[in-house]
Amino acid sequence: MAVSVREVAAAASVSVGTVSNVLNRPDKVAPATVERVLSAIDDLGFVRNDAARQLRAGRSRSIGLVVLDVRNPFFTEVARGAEDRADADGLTVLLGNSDEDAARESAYVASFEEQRVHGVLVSPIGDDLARLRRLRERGVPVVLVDRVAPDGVLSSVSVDDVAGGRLAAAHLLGLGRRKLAFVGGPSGIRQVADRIEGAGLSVGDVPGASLEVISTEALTVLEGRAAGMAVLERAAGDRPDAVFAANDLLAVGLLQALVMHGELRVPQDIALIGYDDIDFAAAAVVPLSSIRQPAALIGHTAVDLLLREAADGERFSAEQIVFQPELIVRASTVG
Amino acid sequence: MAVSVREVAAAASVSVGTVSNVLNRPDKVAPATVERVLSAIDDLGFVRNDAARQLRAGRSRSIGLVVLDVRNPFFTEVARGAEDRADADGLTVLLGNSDEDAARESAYVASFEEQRVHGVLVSPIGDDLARLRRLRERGVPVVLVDRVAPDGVLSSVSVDDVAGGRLAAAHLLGLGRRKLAFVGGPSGIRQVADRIEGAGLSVGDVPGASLEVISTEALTVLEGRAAGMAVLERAAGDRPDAVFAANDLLAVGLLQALVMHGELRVPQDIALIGYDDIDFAAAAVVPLSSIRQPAALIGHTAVDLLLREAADGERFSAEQIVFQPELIVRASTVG
DNA sequence: TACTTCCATTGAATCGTTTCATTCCACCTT
DNA sequence: AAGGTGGAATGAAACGATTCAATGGAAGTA
Repeated sequence: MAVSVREVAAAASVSVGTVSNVLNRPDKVAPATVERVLSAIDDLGFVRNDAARQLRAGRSRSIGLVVLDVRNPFFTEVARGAEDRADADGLTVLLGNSDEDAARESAYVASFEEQRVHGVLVSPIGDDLARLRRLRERGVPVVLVDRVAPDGVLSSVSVDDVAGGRLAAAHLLGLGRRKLAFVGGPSGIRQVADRIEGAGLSVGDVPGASLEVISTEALTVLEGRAAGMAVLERAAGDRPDAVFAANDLLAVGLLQALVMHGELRVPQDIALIGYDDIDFAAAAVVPLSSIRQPAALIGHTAVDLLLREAADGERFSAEQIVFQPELIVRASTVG
Repeated sequence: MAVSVREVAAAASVSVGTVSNVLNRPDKVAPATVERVLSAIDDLGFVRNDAARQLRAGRSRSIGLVVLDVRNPFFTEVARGAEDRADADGLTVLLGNSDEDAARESAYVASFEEQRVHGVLVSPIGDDLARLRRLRERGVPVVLVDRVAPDGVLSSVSVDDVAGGRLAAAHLLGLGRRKLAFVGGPSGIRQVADRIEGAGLSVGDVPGASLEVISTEALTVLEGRAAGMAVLERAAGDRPDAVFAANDLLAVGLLQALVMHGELRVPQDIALIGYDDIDFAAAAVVPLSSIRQPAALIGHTAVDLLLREAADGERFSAEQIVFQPELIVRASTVG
């Protein structure tokens, strides 16, 4: 059914080798021949079979990227940064969405390996990196994204989440708030755990300050709204006076719940700060204070590191790149 | 370097055919043999080569999807819907982002064809569908997403954008507004053109009403902000009293510009309505009225249609599925 | 004219998996 | 004991592009 080089070769009265040369090294072929082959390709509607190319080449021309949540603009931005960088080397980024589910993550990684990608970028869920380590040992470059490897055996590009958590909590404490709540989860996600830890450090520095953890099932707008409703239902004296949300999606959901009901004011009654500083943070009901991460730069750098690892082959050494987060103050904390 | 079935076969003292059977039809192989092969696979760290599988199979197990903008939650949602449906058939969705650039769109479509995908879902930019039609003629199922084919020669799943535009403008007019402005562009994007057309129809029905078009380079938050600043700089009497944004991203940007400056109130001075009803619309500074489109359903239905076309082979007939949009009223129009 | 150079072209071998017609073998029937 | 049955395993062929050593031939040199 489909047209192959063989048929193109026949139609142009040349050998298959020549057709291949026209496709890949046209300068090595006489102009008249190029012309003839090209028009045969056009006439027959020949389309290269990528599977065959890749089989021969031994590698695909892509990089795999697994993110926790494509609906989170932070990750979309990371992906864009990665794409930009990959593009410069003629590579494509395959985007996988784990939806914070370890099984989906594994499935994507496995599929990427079967596709013989140049390497894999992962924002992994749990702390079990054994599988990724084995992948690396099998020769596939792996770079953790938005996350450091605990034992430094894998490369990573991340932002210091402990520092970010500390920054957020210190800001709230600096405003005089004392009853802090952290909203986020599940705590199996390292970013979440680190941000809690950082917040805890800041809170520990201030006598009389407390940090409550309100756990969520996921880092989504919907979960944020639910958490907000839960806070609303409490007795007035029982509510936190400041909330640090694990990411902006949650913060936006919290805002919806808190503000829409009209009973509580942000920031007067409850100050709110998010994380990531996505585009929508500045446009929220109450413009959202947040901790900014250089999303696109993370993606860009991760691909960079990946390609360096791929070039170094066996004798690579894992490298950890850590960016510092930045506090962005808006109306949701400073009315 | 890499381990192949041949080596697994040798290690397990069976033939390559048996290894393949273990992988694909384990019930056809004696349990003891399965065991032996599996452990050989494990020992050697064998990983199937997808390129070889696909070459043999003649097709990939994916569907290509090209969207106008991945950063637009509307398209993310479409993609999710498509993924869900594809998953049910064991297929994967390859996501391409044209960023409203025709060249990037073509590049993705070409790459998808080389990958021998089951079909291609495209939200095309211009009106030149010749290339897609030729693709369809070469036997690759094509379904337009969020867009009808003008001549009905290609299948499509869309929402009636003219109706949506009419709905939005009628709502604004119903509130007593007369100086309407449409913000959006480039008009080469059909959705934009249709929404303008629909708005024009509604405006035409009301004597004394006018519709100005404020053109943008793209449908992004940033462009919306720029358009908002432009409106702010006008003399008070020269400003529209209602704005219909081509999508929610623009509307969010407009809001940022209009409200942050404190001079103009939404909706009192300017009523604002967006399009798509993304999650963030409800959480905006001023909760955003919008025209809702069933994003996930569009993706789901598009894959459905694609698979049907693929099954019907040559004697398929293009089918147009059109959903109706829905007006969602929030504070940005009705204070 | 004989010989070398160099460019264009050739075509068989290769990548790794799947398929399928064939072979093998053990067990059952009569 | 001969023949039959069916489950298990085999291995060569095929998928389609690329590569590379080999070949052909034209132009250039002595």
